[in-house]
Amino acid sequence: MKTIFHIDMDAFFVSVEELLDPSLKGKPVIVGGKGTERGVVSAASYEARKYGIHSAMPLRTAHQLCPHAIFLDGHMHLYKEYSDKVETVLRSFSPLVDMASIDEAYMDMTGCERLWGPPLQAAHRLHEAITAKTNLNSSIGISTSRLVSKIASDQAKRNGILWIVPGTEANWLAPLEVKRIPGVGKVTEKQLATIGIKRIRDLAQLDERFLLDRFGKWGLALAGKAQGKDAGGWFDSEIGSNDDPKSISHEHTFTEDTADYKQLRATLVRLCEKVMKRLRDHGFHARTVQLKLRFEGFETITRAKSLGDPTDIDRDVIEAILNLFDTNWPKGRKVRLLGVHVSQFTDQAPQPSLLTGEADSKWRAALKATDKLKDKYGEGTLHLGGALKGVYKDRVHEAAPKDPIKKPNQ
DNA sequence: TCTGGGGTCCTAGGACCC
DNA sequence: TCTGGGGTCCTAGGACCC
Repeated sequence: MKTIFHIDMDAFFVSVEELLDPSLKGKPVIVGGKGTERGVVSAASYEARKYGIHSAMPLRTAHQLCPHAIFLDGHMHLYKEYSDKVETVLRSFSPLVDMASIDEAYMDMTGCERLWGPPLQAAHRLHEAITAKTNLNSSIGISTSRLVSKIASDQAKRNGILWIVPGTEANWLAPLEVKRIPGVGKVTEKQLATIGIKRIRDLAQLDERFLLDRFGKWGLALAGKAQGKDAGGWFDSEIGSNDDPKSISHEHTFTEDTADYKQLRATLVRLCEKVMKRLRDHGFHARTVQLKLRFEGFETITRAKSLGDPTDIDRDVIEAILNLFDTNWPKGRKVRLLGVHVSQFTDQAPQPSLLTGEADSKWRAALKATDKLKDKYGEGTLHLGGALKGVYKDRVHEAAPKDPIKKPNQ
């Protein structure tokens, strides 16, 4: 039998902002951007939540609900620093730690009794250690599975600890709403509601066969979850096993929708560079490149291309992305968002080709140098502009429409 | 009042192969 | 001149999480 902790930081982004500026305490604070901007709420203080504001809500909606709220852009690098601090504390208690996101983690505390005492005592010590090192509040759920611990930490808020004694999991889950189960969102909740399933108890009473027929593989996992088991998918993986990313992406939503061909292409190049820098930091090569296009009105398409050989060179991905863009962008149509996504990673380079081998090594040398500078002086200040021009000049001219911006009177 | 950015996993159809 | 069955890869889309 395992002992699993789920640690969840309380109102994480907002709490870090309060450390920076204590005068924010007790006020409605929203991190995500200004109340007049495009975007959504990343985090809301408990005071702001009283107005019905929650994360993922459009900023403008939040502004309507609470015009006097304090809207902040946020400091992502700082949140990451605090997240690292928390991780360090966790690792001093057990080596088996999974950071599930910037503000939550799973820990396998099985067999740690001799060191830290029984589960509840260990959790109290951990909780105190986190507070001591970060001055931040957190909540901890304890049980024999990731799933139950996660739900428990949610119920433990704020700044609390909740232990679900082994053997009582199903009973404890029974009265809770099905949407408490991670993975059950709006759609599944509605589907379940139509067949009269509202609480986890209802779900637990269903026949596995029925769930399998109705919801496929996911239905079967759901049946297990209703009993408090880490059935299927990510929850089933061992804590501390492998946290290599399976995809890397960057996207950008324009302040105003645009059909400016040059601006769109320049944005794609920039996104590719950011993606590839991170890919190289991992020492990976990617085989599949995906473009995301969101048009005015929010209609969204994705178009992917698998390369012959995996690559870690900007040039290859930029070329593939610009190609996808040229063949999928209806000239003149306004674009809201562009995204670049790479996946299908391998950690070793393909055999250098006779044709491109020399050019590749030159690129690699150049990228190594710019990566170093980016590490030192930060992203965004530096691009292989000159080199890019040389390589893409012809293509840009050949592919550029004669009149990239359509004007009504022309 | 329109709807960010970074991810994961699953499904489903078609290509292609044996 | 009608049409199998299994396996894998590729692509597009969607649900969901923080």
